Amino acid sequence: MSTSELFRTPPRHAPQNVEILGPLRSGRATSRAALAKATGLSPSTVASRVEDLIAQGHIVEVGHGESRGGRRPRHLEIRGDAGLVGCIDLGVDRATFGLIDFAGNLVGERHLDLDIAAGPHDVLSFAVAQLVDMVEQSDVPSHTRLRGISVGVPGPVSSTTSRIVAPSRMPGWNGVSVAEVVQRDIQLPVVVNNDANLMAAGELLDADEAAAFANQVFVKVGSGIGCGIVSGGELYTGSNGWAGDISHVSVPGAAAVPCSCGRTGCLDALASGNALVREMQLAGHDVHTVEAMITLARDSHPLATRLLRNAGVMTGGVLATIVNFFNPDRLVLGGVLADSAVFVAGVRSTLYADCLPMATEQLTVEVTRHQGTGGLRGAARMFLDRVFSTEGLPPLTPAP
Amino acid sequence: MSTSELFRTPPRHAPQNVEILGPLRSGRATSRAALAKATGLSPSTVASRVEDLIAQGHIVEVGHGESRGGRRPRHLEIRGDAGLVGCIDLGVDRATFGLIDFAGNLVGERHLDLDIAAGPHDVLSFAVAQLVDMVEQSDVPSHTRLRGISVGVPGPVSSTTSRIVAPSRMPGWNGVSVAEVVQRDIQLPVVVNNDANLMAAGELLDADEAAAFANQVFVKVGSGIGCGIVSGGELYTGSNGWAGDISHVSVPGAAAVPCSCGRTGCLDALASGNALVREMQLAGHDVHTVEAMITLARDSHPLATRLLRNAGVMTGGVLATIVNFFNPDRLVLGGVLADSAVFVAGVRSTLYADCLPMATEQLTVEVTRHQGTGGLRGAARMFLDRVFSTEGLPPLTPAP
DNA sequence: CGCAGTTGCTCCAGTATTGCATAAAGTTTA
DNA sequence: TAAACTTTATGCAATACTGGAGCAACTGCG
Repeated sequence: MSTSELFRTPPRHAPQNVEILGPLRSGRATSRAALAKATGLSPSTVASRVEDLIAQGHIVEVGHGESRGGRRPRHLEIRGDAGLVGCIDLGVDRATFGLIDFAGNLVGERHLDLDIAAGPHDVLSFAVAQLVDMVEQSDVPSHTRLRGISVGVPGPVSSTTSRIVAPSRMPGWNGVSVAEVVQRDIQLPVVVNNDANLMAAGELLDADEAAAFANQVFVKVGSGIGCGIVSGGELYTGSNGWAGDISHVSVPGAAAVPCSCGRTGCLDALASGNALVREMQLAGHDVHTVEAMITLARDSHPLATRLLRNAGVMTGGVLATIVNFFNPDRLVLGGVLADSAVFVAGVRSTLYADCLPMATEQLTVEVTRHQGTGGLRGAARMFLDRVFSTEGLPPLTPAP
Repeated sequence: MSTSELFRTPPRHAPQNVEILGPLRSGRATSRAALAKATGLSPSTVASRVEDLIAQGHIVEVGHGESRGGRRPRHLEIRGDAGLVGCIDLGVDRATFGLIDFAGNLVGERHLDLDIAAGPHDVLSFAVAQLVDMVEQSDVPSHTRLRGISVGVPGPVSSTTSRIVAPSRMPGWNGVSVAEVVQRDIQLPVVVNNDANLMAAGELLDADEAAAFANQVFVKVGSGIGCGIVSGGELYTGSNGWAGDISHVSVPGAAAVPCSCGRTGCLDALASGNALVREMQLAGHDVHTVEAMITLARDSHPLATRLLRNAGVMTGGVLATIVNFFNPDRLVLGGVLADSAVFVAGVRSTLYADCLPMATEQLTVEVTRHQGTGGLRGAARMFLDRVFSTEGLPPLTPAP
């Protein structure tokens, strides 16, 4: 069964309710007037759409906001109990599961170890079982059901077929349609995206009005290296879906470490968490995770510190090219290595050294504020945006 | 006087006539039905807008097209005699001038030597005088007047202020508003863009329907190196306007040649036309232009060939990172060096060697089809798109 | 307290767009 | 040659959006 069958095909020019619900969900707007400003729609249009959404039971009016010198705004909220999105953020050796309600609240969260090499069927069956269990264990109202599943995977996802293509870290997953596999276990709409793309989308959620239309590059450095691009406030995935691949850029002047792609000296083979841990092991240190290594560096372990800093420098060097080319106004660092101050300092110093001054003048370089849950939040956003891009879900019962 | 004063400020939600005129001007559509397909608008909407545009005198119906198994399409054309755009493509030591009518036809063209270091006032006064002279000399109908001026410059143009910022090849132009300077000589609307961006826009003009929404990277390698980005069929200029700057990317393993930006080993300092000519001179060859060097390489001159090939390899190496990151479906090479088969081969070989196979699988790498006039055509497009983004110009006299 | 000023929301006439039904004008097939 | 089909264009009722007028509700000032 294809994914699209579980999504309603909407009328061509129906109101794009995501325009209203998006700012509401992210808290970027909480009243009709604020929505009009945030969306650029006229106050009349906003009023009319809000009225419809209230009638359908998606939005409720809850009291008033503060006056800013005039009439107080009537506070609007998405009804969280309208449904749940099951979010799965798959890593290579671990996974994060989350339940996010239609208002965007994370109402449940689990972090578990998991070997992605066990293959699509085992991994996804386990994941779905986790989500179902989480719904049963949760204390959401009984009518708040799971309405769909959003999956992030550590590999390239084709934008045309939604299949995973040539994933270097996911043996056995090449050509797999995650939606098809999941839908053998549970009959729900499924969306799939690359994990770095989801984190990039998640990063936009609590951005203010201006940043919501920003050009942004999100770099995830964990066991591997990934990158999500936001152009004009929307996720940019390129012509085929694998835009943002910076793993296999050659690092100038680096050692010829062999890479999974068949070449040597790729950024991923030199600066990823996996690469660093292996370097530590080669030097005789009994380290098995990046986290352990970062802890060592915090305690000023010389080799760990040097490796992390160097990884930051190499990553920053690649990002300098990207920043010159893409001219973003925001660069966000995520993934485990973003927790390492040494790594981040390495990125920053190289970036400012190698970029044109004009390119970095307006650029902010930050560490993500949602370590751990950014991917889940982005996953929910992608699902909900798709579902509500029109009136994809049936009208709900009116608010109590 | 600011540019905007010479552009009409349009009503907020008027029909975007550029949607109709764009495909018509580029020849991507020539009938109502084709326009509906190209724009995604409904047939009724297209019919209504076309009717308006005919009434305003912008479009004429001229006979019929070929039947494709049904009723023959009624052929639509833009009235070329509605006006002229004066296009100026400034280079460092030469300039190209063009007159392009509102139908997109190049009705006049001049190539002249010119030293950009003479400064904004002298250069632009000369340029405007050329355009005025070209109009007088041309045999367009007397009512076909110059309606605006579109300028391309070999340096970064701020997207917020339209001023030239920190141009390394344009001494005396820093902070200059080209529109202001031009408007001292002639009272017409003026738009300014970076030259590589204009060439990228020009490359889209005769693209087919699919390619018109493509993600495309245009690389201009002439005396300097520039790059224009097209995302989803629209010019992408980044947050500040200088997206696409690849001149100052460090080339791995290259000589530490000093660059105008203050660093060493930049692509521009190694692979640009200027750099190559200087290398030839250092080796004792009496060569003063890139063109001469390309001619030598065609005759198998060893050093010229080696330098050109090497420049291609270095450029291709940088572009590999860009292609992995941006995942375009089209990469177009322009500028003088694109005339050199050796250079192009160098780019291609490195690109296919250094990119991920998935990134190049669907990628086409081409040489521009409009050497010389691509910038002019792009300049006209940018001007006309802006003017007709609504009914910016007054209704014309009805067609004769 | 009254009144001006501000902010939030609603009502309404006018315009833009759409889907569908229909007509127009061809080609192909039997 | 008639019937069936294709493609192109138009007419019309329904829907969506907008700007602006006007109402509602609140603040602050004299």
